Parts: sequence; structure tokens; C-alpha cells
Amino acid sequence: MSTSSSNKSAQKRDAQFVACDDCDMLKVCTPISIADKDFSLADALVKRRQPIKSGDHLFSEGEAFSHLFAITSGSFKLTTASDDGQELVIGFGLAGELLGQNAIHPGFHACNAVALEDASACAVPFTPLSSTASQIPSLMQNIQAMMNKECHDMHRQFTMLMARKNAEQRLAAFLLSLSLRRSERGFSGTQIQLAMSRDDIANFLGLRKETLSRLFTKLNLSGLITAKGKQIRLHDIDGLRLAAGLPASILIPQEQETAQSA
Amino acid sequence: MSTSSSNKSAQKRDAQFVACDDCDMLKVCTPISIADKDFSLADALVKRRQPIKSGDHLFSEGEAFSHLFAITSGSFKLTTASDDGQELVIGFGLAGELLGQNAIHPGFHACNAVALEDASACAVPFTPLSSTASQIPSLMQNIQAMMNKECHDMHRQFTMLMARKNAEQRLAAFLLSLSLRRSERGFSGTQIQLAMSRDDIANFLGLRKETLSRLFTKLNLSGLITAKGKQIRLHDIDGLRLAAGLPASILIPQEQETAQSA
DNA sequence: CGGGGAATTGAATACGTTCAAAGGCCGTGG
DNA sequence: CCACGGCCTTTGAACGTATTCAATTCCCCG
Repeated sequence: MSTSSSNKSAQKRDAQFVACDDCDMLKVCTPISIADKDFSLADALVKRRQPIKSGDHLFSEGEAFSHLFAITSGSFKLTTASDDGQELVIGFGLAGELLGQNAIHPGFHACNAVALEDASACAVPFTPLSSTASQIPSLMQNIQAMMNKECHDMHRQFTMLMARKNAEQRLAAFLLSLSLRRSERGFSGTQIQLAMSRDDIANFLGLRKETLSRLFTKLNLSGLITAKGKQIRLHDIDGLRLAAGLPASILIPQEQETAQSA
Repeated sequence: MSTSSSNKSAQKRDAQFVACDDCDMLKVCTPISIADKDFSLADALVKRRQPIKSGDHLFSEGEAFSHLFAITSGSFKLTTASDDGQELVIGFGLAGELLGQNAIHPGFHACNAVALEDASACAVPFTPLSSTASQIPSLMQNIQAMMNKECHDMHRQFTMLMARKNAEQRLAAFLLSLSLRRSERGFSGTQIQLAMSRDDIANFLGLRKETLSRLFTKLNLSGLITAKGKQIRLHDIDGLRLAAGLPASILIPQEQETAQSA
């Protein structure tokens, strides 16, 4: 849908959109297209680039699982209700990333996906996908691997990021994680326009917004970043890694393992 | 090794062992036995009740994945090296539970499994298992479900238990989790003989041993538990749930979802 | 019975939270 | 175009919780 419209804003718009090549769903979409005689099966299955308005739910906690989603633009926060009813932010979904995959097993969504800004997503209905997958081992494997990676990242994230780091380390690690995830999709890793509020970040990191605010100020003063509202610029990645309590990046060019996906 | 020895201690010894009926591997073992003409295929595949000495590794970080393990007696701690080389306790494995399943996907173990006491485990070689599984859908599904449950528990554990609870809530939640997991295998849920040291618990909970010690004292004084060394007695489950910041248990008889597997 | 590691206790400190207030940004309406 | 109001963010000060360092006690094992 968004591939139409005027030429004028195309430049700017495309900069925010993620190409299929940069999308995590590629490994799902491609086998579908190739395997079937009809080359456009993927197109037939996938509802491409559905718009979601800021604040709207892509899916909600408890909802039956039906589709896998690939975020093609915008971003989402993943939330769940805590035992005492508070909103818990348990992650963020950025353009190019997948959402909903951890609902495959239980069959229902364990969290809400709320658009942090106007966004769009491709929706892959899972029933035809899984029946296709059962005939295409590589597709099944891709889906499996995807879910497992997700699981591992989550585990690592909480083991490392949440439990044993102090406030400053958490924020530094969070910014680095965002940076890395953006880089992986072809966005700038040093110039970041945050979509989420300080509250959401604080909630996600298990801190208070006041604490988080002080930390932003501190990182600003130390020269590691320039944070002006939601515009963040990272000046010193290695310095941030140090501040995050992570090993220096020099030795690990492709640091898949140490990267926490938020 | 421990299956031999005198008759005298048999009674006591068996009390610590887990029967196949109480073992998480049952769903894996049973389909193998049934599916094959040779009813004893499971026996042929599974290396039953291998002894592991206290302090020995069932598997180690980085090691190639080859077997699924079912703990038939004793217990293990799961550890990994943190970024700065410290030991991080990321979980515990109790009798009747599975170990190694989260190594299936990456193909290598992401953590160490260290016996906290003399233990024994059944080892299921994964290659024949997975080839068997590809012919038996239900087996494959069971393995899948197993891994997914693990993933969810882990996620929930860290989301809820680690990140946003204070020290007292963490300890209370930890004790409740142990209690529940023991109950599920037919062990007492109120009388617990800890296999792990205070240090290991503190490490797991992201606290200092001194803090943990003070908390044990506090819970003792409040009458919720009696902790004398590694002998723990839980007196008031609902009180503990309250202390853990969890909703009361009354409404949820089978609280699979709220149970954090440590 | 003695040695040594584990566990507990105490006191001072550091870190994050809480409560309170001020500042800044943005959209609405005059 | 500016003024107003609301919300998000920042800053300040007091407080509470967990950590740190140090000393002591307990308990297991030889």
C-alpha cells in the first residue's frame, strides 16, 4: 500500500520504512515465494504494510494468536499487566523486527503490542504458514530458529541487563542495544530518534523516570551521548560499553551474542 | 552407582529419587517406547540414571549439545560466566526436571550444569531422538512444547522475579517456586532441604549473601518460615505469596502460569 | 576437638526511590 | 501570532533499601 502515493515525500518516507531485505520476516516470506509455483503466494498470504495508528494495539494480551507481524515502519512497546495490575513494559519492537512469534506456542498473546507512533506491519496468517512450513523443512527450521533466538535473547537480556546491572549500566546497555538493532536494519546507530517516552524506558529498565532522567543528564555531562528530548546521539560506543559493564567491542566484530534485544 | 548398596538405606534413598511418572522426560520417553515395535527402544536409547558427583559438570558452557538430561535425583545449578568473568547462577535444576533442552537450537550449551550434591540423570541422545521425533508428530510436539514452556518460564521469571521485585519479594518468590516445583514431583512443598548454598541463592537472585542472610532472619522472625541452615520449612504459603508481591493463591488452584521455574 | 569455610550480624556507605517543585515542549484556542 | 494549559521531563532534598567492609558465630568435616 505505501509503495504508492506522491513522489515528493517518498524520499523521507522510505528512509523510515524497512525494505524486505532488511526485514526479519524475509526468511519466512522468501521460502513461501520460492516454494510455490505461483511466485506470488507470499503476496497472497501476507497482508502487506497494514497501517497502525499511534497508541493502537497490534495485538493484545490474551488474544488468540493468528498472525505473525513484521514491523515495516514505526515501533511498538510490548507490555503486560503485572501481578498488581501495573503496566510492565517488557520490550520494544523496531522497524524490521518481528512481533507475535512468542505467541505461537501457547496459542495466545502473552503481551500487548502498542504502537508508539504511527506504524505499519506485514501480517502473515499463521495457519497457512504452518501448513506450508510442514512441507518445507527449511521454512520450518527458519521459524524454529527465529523463535529460539528470540527466547535466547530474552533470557540473556534479563539475566544480564536487568538483574545484575545498576541503573547507569542498564541505560547504557539499552542505548547500545537500540543502536545495534538500528544498525542491523540500515538505520543510523549513533543518531537515534526515540519513539518511546522516558516513562516507558524507565518502566522497561525497572527504574523510576526520575532516576532515568538523572542518568540521561549524567551521560550527557560525561560526553558519552547528547540527549535532547527524544533525539539521542551516541558519541562514544566503547565508552558506553564500558559504562554498560560490557567488554570492549574491538575483539568482537559481530557481537550477536552480547547484544540484548530489548 | 547409588542404585546398588545396602537394603537398609533403600527406603530413604528412593524417597529422593524421582519415578519415571514424575519425570518431565516422560513425554519424551513414552512415545519412543510405544511407537517402536521393540518396546524397549527407550531403554536402549536412554542411558538411565547415570551418577554425577557433587561438583561435577553434567555439561559445560560452549560444549556441543548431544543429550537431553532428566534429573532423577539430586540437583544442579546452572551457571554462566558474566561479561566480567564472574559466575552467574541463572537457575537450578531439581529432581524430575529436564536439563539441556535450551541447547537444542544453538547446538551448544549456553551454561554449565553443576551438581550441587551427588546426583543422577537419564541421558537421551538427541540425534536418534530427533530422527524418531520426525516420524512421530506427537513426540516432536512434546519436545517443542517443552522448550516453549521453558522459554516462557524463563521470560516470566526474569520479567517478574528479578527485575522489579525487592530483595524480600525475590526470596519469598524463590522459596515459593521451589515449593511448587517440589510439590509437582511428589516431594513436600513445605519442608525443603536446600541443596544450594546461600551464596548460590544470592547470586541467582541478584543479591549479596549478607542481604540474603538478613532476609532469611527476617522471614524467620515474621514466622513465615523456619530456616535452620539448609533446612527450610514454609509455614504460611499465602503469607509468603503476599511477601513475594504475588496475588493470593486461592483463586488459582493450578498456578502453572504464575510459577517461576528457577 | 580443632580448623576452616559458610553463615550471620553490625555499622557505615552508596544507590535508587519518593515526594515535591520547577522547567520546557507542544497543541489548542483565542 | 501569541497565550494558555497540560503533559512530559528535569532537578532538588530527604528517605529507605541494599551493599560494603569488618567482625563474629555457627557448623561441617577431618
